[in-house]
Amino acid sequence: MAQKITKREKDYSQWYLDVVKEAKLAEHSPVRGCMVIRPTGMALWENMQQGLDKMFKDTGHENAYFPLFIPKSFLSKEAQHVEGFAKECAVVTHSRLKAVDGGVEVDPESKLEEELIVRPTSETIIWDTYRNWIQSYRDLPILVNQWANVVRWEMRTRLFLRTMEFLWQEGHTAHATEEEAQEETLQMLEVYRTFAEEFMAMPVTTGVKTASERFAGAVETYCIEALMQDGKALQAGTSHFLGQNFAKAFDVKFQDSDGDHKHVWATSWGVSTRLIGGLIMTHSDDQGLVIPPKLAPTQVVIVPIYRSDEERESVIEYGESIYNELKELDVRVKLDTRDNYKPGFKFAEHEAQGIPLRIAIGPRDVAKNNVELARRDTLSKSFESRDGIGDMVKNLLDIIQNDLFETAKKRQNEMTFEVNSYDEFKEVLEEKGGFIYAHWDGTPETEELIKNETKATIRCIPLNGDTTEGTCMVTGKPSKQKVLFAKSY
RNA sequence: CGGGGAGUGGCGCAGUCCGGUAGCGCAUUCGCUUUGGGAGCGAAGGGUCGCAAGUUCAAAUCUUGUCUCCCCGACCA
Repeated sequence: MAQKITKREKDYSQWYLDVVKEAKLAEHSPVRGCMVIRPTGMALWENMQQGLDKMFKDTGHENAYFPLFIPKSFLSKEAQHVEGFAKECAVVTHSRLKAVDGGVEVDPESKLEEELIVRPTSETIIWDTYRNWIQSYRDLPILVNQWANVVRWEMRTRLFLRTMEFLWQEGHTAHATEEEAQEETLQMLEVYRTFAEEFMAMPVTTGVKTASERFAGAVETYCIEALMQDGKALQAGTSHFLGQNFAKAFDVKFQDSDGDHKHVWATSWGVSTRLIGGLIMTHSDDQGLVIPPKLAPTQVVIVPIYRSDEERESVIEYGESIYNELKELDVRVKLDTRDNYKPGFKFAEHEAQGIPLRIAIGPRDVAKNNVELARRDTLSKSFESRDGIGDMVKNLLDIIQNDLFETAKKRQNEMTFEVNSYDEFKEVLEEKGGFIYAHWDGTPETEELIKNETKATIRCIPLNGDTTEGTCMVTGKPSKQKVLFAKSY
């Protein structure tokens, strides 16, 4: 504490790290590239989990759990998949250590016959299991989700956005028909969009990835892309149509009602703790974190202000009555009675942690039957009557939730551009950043060229975008629609 | 793996060029005063200066070796 947060315009990455640190969300661990999620960060993730989990259940899914370790041979069964993940796997080769002069070393005798891979994602181990679960069309669909941790041996890491180990959810479904699997893929994309926008108040664009950005082993990868305050895009969630690739690789067949044996159709979809990074970079300011009320572990904090013991007693009693009233209405409220910190310190701390609403009460308020209400998002303060505080708070939390989305949406609109030439593209990218819509000829070569020359990538081919035809800004070849470019995290 | 930088109390750093026996801010502990926007004053505790060897009367500082971490690129939810 007692630190000031770096200004956003001064150094965006330092600002981001300051916010994470000051909000006590997470910190670097002694293990390279990994992070420790602190209780405050975990509480936020738990709320996100809860929201997502309910949406999964509402769409017919169930939770299951599969092993952390994957036999090496499993990974090699789907060619694209192995190519995509082989370069970033943690491999377990031995099963024990032995003591050697005060230290320990790996016991060479314990070498495993087949190495185990710490899951980078669970398609392989799950599809190996599904083979046994599926015989008949009556066994389908399988609609399973798993909350888990995965490990990807990344070169460079950043708290929440890219860590070697991260927490996520991965859904893995099996279907009798292609159409049904396609529908599932799009349904889950829509679940993610809804969660991002309605819970996180983070506007996103939905679309399809180009072949080069596609998930290893997928036929089609759909995604939600969000825009951060520094003008860079963040891939916030993906939903993959896997076709029959994994069913063929793991020989998963079912006998259909017509008697034929067929390979099943698959999807997988996931979001991770990266969403927390997205949340921070969407709403937070130079005072610290801003959390939308729906996800905030604490929605309202009451800060009592007093000098003498007599004042303390009456102010806290007043605070407790407000606390109880809000508690009755299921508002997640805290009364900050810590005696060893001054109000100013508490204000700053709660702001850094992003608590949406603060109620400050002192002797003056007790006398006048008032409260001071302060909104975290706008940092505005107002005096209100204590009577009817419950409804007022409930109402205000809804307004804050809504305003956060509107503000973020407006900013995203202001940072979204359409260009018609490559020069214009480079100019906008250089001077403004943000989302840029432009025509592209559909070839990986042109995509690669643009990436190499400008660092911008095609974030997605928008699903509900403008489908006016045109010509590629680089090659002049025909283009079916403008696609979404941006520099990204 | 290529290019840069850094290792000094819990955290962040100064000191290194030009050797003289370790200091600052924050945090911690105690006391008093404070409490409507990150408190003030006084006192206290805490460091084999990454590791190893060498030069020297004397090394955080010079030499050599070695280890680790961070940043920029290739990779990526």
